[in-house]
Amino acid sequence: MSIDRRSGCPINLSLEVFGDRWSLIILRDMIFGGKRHFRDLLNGSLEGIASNILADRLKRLMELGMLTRADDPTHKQKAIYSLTEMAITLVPILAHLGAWGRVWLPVSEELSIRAELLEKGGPPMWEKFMDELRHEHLGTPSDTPPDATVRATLQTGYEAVVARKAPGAGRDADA
Amino acid sequence: MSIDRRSGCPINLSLEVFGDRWSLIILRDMIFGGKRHFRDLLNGSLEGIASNILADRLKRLMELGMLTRADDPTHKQKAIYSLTEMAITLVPILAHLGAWGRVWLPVSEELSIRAELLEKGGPPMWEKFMDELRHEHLGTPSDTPPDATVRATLQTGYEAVVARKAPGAGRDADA
DNA sequence: TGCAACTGATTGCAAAATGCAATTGGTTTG
DNA sequence: CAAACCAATTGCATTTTGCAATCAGTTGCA
Repeated sequence: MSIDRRSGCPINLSLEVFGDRWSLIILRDMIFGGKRHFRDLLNGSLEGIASNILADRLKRLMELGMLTRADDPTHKQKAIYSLTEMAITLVPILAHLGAWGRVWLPVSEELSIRAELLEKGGPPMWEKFMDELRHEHLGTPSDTPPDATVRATLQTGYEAVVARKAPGAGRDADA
Repeated sequence: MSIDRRSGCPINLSLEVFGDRWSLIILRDMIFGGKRHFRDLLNGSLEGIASNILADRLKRLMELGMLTRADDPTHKQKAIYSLTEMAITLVPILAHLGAWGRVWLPVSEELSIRAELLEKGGPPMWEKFMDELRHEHLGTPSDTPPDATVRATLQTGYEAVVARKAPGAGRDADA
């Protein structure tokens, strides 16, 4: 578990944090999908993570300082996971990664609309989104969260694509 | 081998390309270290990749369209590996990744100076660097390669740090 | 000519990671 | 009180990784 320190190179160390098949998927679902609970992450992601792997990665990401865990006051067994600032600052990287993937890989339209909107929004949109995440996850009570959130924008765009592709359906499964 | 297609999400597909412990290290050494041969990559990287893993990843990266392989005219057995445009456009992602790692991870100064210079240079420097790489790897004969290359700048910065840390030594091992 | 050093790999094997299904002890809902 | 749900944990088969030794061919040098 935890980190290896093969070398002090920034790229190598970054890879040791999320250079595996699941860590970044989990962070993606928390950041863009708003998932906060074990079950949400387990059933919610399109890729189908196994529960033991999910448990392992959540633990590891906590050890690395990317996540925190707290008891959910509404449910004695429920744990609520939060992103730390360290994880929130991954947003620009995820945006770039999404943009790169859209160009070079066989992405599906439904799943890449968010990457496209995020790319079009550019750094100003990323900053706004990061502030929203800080609100949700770090509980900064400084200013009130804005009405028109970036997440809502991304979600609306996604639903528009789904509705266009399958008229009459939509509005249900998130990805 | 090759790709899994767990989902068409751009981030997932990107992870399927280089979401392992070695692919991005190899690309880093080719991009920033100028490594083009099997032995360079095998002995040159600080992290110490095994030869079977290196062979496997080179093959895989070729299948994915990130690298090409050609015979070296100066040596009948030597193969020379080149980056494709697909790989060259990873530069901004690597720059971001390096910047993120410098902030949040226990990087060593010698190995992060390049990331720092690249961060300070910003997108204009990245573009210049990508053009240099296109020259070296894609053989675009359009304009002549500039005298003051970004790679030389990065290398000079690296040597300055090494010389400052170990006066009298330096100038040898690359990383 | 002969031989060491070097070329891009390949093989065998142990260790670790992954994936899957079933299960755990407990909580909440109807 | 039972069914559904909660965050995990366990056992086990499969896959991937890491290490060391080895391969056949090429080159450089004496």
